[in-house]
Amino acid sequence: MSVTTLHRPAHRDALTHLDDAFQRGDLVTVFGRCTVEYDGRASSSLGPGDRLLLLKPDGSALVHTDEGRTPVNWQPPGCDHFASVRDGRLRVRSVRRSPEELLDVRFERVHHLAAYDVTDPDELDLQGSEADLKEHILATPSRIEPGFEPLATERETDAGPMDIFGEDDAGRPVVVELKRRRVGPDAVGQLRRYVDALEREFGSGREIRGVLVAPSVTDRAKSLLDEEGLEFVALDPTTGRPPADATDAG
Amino acid sequence: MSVTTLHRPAHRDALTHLDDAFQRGDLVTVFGRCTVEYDGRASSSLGPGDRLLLLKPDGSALVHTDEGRTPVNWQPPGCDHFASVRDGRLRVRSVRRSPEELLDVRFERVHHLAAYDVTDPDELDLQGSEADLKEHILATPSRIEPGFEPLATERETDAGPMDIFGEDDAGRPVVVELKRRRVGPDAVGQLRRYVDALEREFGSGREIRGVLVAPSVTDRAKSLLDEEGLEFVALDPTTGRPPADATDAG
DNA sequence: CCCTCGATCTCGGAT
DNA sequence: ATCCGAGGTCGAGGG
Repeated sequence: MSVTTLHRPAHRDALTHLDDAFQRGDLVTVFGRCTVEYDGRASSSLGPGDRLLLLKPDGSALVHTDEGRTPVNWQPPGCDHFASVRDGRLRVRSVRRSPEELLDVRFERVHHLAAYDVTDPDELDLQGSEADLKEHILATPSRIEPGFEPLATERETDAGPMDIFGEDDAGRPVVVELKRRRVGPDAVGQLRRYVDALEREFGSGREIRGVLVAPSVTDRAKSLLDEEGLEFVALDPTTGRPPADATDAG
Repeated sequence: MSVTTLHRPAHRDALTHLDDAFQRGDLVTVFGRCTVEYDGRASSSLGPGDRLLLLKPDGSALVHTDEGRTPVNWQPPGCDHFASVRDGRLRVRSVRRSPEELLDVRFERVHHLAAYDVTDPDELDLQGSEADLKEHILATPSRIEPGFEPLATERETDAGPMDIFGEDDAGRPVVVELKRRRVGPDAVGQLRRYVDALEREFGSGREIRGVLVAPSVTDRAKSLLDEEGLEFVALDPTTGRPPADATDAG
């Protein structure tokens, strides 16, 4: 049976059902009036209300309200779920070690409980990531500029690995930092750290170029690039070509 | 009735139930064997498998598998959900404008459908945020250093608003950047941008101090701070005091 | 484990 | 609408 449910169960019956579902490795949903306490990296408290609790066999827990993509409370994968009945309430605790974190959901009333036998053989295939943009550039390096030659990807520096390291038609070293979407000041700082690291590594005489590649750039980020002597090239992550609205400066 | 459900419904019945639930403003879950297509900021494809679809009355949609805190596919709040039956399959589309995004879930088989009447009056009360750390410091500025005097919070600069602006016992301007958790290189770049902006603003003669406040720092971030002539103070966001394991350098 | 960074990040606040 | 930064971010990949 791929789905089993209980409507308005007594807490004892909900507990039995829940423990059986955990045993089977089902994904469980519990809907009811509850309070939620969290303590760990931060701590939070949520008064009584109707919410949907999802408990996954991988140890994740999600508390969803009627609003928001983000759960109001949660526990990441790897936790242990424990159900019990205390003070006439169904209580679900989800415990994490390292960092020590506890999620405690207490149901004053369970409206509905469902256990789903989930089997998902397929892996998500996603297009338009930064990795795709990198592939486009390696396939057609001239999109950066004529004569640009990639020499390495993920090349290590004291500031961490660069997205692409290469050289221009004059043989000057070039650091390329890729972003799949419009960039702000943080991306400029990241590029700057790589360029600084290479300047230390190559010695003070050598000029290192830094190129930020993204579909577009904010005004503040553009100013920062200019101040730092860094460059910008507008490319779309899905096509690897300049975006439709791209001027030279993006 | 706060919960209505259908077990292994015919697609037509599922559709009717779904439309009624949308009308009522219920939170809906659909569990079944489905494929998922997404196209928007990126695009993705997911072959047949059993998944749980959550549709919220605020327009969010979440596709959850048996693993992960993060949904395998989703749509943020503000979307419009449309259900239909095409080619003998239940199809749920969730559409967003600006950016234009589409989530398309096609059920070959619906194992279970539930509609929940969610009412949640309570707001989450969270402790241990960066805002709490700020309050601690404003209450006891000497935690930064003896003689430190806060003058403003969120004070504007060309690089955006600083967390805390103040001066030390010698009257030197101090930029304080707060983080609730262990900091890496990005936070150093952020602090640096504020210090640079103030140096331009105050003129070249004036020395501006920059202090990063967090429970701890990574090695690389510490090196960057040292190179830039910036400082670090170890404080815990929940207590406002030095963490138990804090040495001077954190 | 920790570090670093990408993400359809999400979310909120300010302009 | 865009910009900017916080987040219990999550998650992956590498050391």
